[in-house]
Amino acid sequence: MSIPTLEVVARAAGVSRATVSRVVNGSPTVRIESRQSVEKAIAQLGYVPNRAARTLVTRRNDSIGVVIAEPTGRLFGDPYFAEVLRGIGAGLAAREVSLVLVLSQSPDEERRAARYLTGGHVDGVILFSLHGNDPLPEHLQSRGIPVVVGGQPPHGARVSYVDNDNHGGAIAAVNHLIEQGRTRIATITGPLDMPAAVTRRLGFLEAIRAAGRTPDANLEECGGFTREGGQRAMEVLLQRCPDIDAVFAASDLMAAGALSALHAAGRRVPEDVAVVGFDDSIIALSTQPALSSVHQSMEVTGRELANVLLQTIDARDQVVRHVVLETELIVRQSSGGPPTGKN
Amino acid sequence: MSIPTLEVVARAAGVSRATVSRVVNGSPTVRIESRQSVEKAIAQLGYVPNRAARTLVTRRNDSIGVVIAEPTGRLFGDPYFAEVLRGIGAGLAAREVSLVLVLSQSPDEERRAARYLTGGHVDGVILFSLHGNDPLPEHLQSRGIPVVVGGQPPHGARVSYVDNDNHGGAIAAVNHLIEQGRTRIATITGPLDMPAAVTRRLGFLEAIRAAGRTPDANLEECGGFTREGGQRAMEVLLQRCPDIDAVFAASDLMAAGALSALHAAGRRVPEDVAVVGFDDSIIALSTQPALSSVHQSMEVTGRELANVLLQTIDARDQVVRHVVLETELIVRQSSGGPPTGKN
DNA sequence: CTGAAAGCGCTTACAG
DNA sequence: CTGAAAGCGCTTACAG
Repeated sequence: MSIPTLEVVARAAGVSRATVSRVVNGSPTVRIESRQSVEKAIAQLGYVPNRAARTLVTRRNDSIGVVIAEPTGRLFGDPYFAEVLRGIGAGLAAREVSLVLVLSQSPDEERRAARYLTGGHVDGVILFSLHGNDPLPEHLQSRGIPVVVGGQPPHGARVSYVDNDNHGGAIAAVNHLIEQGRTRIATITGPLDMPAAVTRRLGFLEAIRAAGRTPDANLEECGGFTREGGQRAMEVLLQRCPDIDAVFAASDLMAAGALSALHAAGRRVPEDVAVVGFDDSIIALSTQPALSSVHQSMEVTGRELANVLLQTIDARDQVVRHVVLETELIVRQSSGGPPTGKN
Repeated sequence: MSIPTLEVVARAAGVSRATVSRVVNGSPTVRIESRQSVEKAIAQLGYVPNRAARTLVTRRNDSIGVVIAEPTGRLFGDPYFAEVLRGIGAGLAAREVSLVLVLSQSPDEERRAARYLTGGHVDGVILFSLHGNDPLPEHLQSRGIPVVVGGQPPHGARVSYVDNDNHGGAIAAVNHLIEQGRTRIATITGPLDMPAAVTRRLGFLEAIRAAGRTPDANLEECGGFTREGGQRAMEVLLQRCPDIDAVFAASDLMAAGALSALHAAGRRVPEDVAVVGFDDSIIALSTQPALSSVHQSMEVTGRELANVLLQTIDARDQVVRHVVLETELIVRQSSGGPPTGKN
């Protein structure tokens, strides 16, 4: 009743274990009749290869781990992550490799995740949404496990990564607001223990300075990359600087929150306050008015992460690879784009 | 440089492989000196047990799979799932068992998930958010893999499950609206290929009938368990029946969407239209006004799922277990509760 | 308390 | 094209 072994299948098919193994693994050097009798036996007996035994000899797991290091539960609030995962899945599609999501939302889960990943369950790891100086990428790498990081890796870590041009995107967004004649431009930042948040903030400051203006610390507030955080940040900013006429939010979700706050405060968008987000996720099209946003394709990012990881696994080398993907400003109604624009 | 084997550790420590194994597995019958010399060798050599070899002999993986069968990407839009996962994690906390999330969002990923789960990677599986007549639970079970389903399992499937009292919760919600004097009560349903959605709808109809009224098909619209769906459904309902004075939405997310639609249509909540949701998730407290909702603890549900699964794994039996958790109506402002109520 | 030995279920040169 | 045999790295009675 339980799953039979190769041995049993071999006996039923009247061949050796080696031949059954060859059939299971698609070896071309098997006589057609042998193959058929093996296939029949496999079907009859409901044979499924034992992964542990196979892994023990091949040293392959045919699965990769993905950890999204979000301690906050933000993981399930932002469509961003779903897109990345979809992209990773697409990048893996051509190969018989499973994607395993390892949760890491609490210190306890974090330990468990590290144990799982170093425990030889996976052939490689994609790490995402890293905070602060997370030692995990280097820890895994030192154990010989191929690793790729989504976004900028922790400072000083020699790890492969796939990133988006956060700096250029932020500058484009702010330049656009400046060109629209906005003079009091605020920014809602992500958590500043995350490289993407830091880089977008630096782009903001750089663009302000490049326009000959002096950055004003009052025009900056952290929104933690959440909708609620964005709303709260916008409320704070409005209270501190009622004359704000533009906001660059470092994510669409925060921009959506900011729109709620502006609406509640009776400010018209874009007439009184122009708003630009970052991500250009589906959120950007569902806000009222439609949100201008810096486009980055998380699906492509995910696919590249998968590609780079598979490359590293196949090559069995220690080469550090990186890919930086372009970003592009998409102007919609929230910063003065055409009201009916489908874009 | 690569990870050493038991053999190497044994030689370094001057003992046999068996003794090293005993130390690694915490056997009490090891002389203190042997233990120490083994521990020293392990530390020096950076030994980590090979999982595949261990699994091959013990037949344990020390990890369980969780699949959330959401084809839509809804997975990352609803805090509901994060709560369940947190609960499962809590239920596993006492044991050295890893939680592995297996994605199943496209037909391709579904196949891959099934292959992974039947491939002997996990000791048991928790299945969640099943649609229609998904054969996966029975498929896994027939392969001898312990399975627990979150929610009502597919019709006719003899599988363990943990569910919430959807029927009672829906009735309580509708009775409350009736007691508030509402006469035109609509419902926004979830996708009717999901048992939870069906059961909440039936509870709604039953309560309407029990009040001596005749259900009106015009007062029912599907919102697909998403925010956008809830909003759209509310728009449709308002257009069809402008005299609606109450809505029972089968999830908080849909209720939040309905609130947006009501707001946009200029209806006051609760004065013109009373709204009750389902889940009592964090969303219920962040809407304006605060949302009355049927409370169910997804964290507890998750914990119970883990408990039942661990029981089944430990017992190695074929017993079908079920747990049904109570639900409770929480009245807040959206259906006439006190405006400042913290509850 | 400890070691020698068998065995878990596969894959893979090797020889034919 | 195929089989006998070695071996992957562990655990676990068994005997001492």
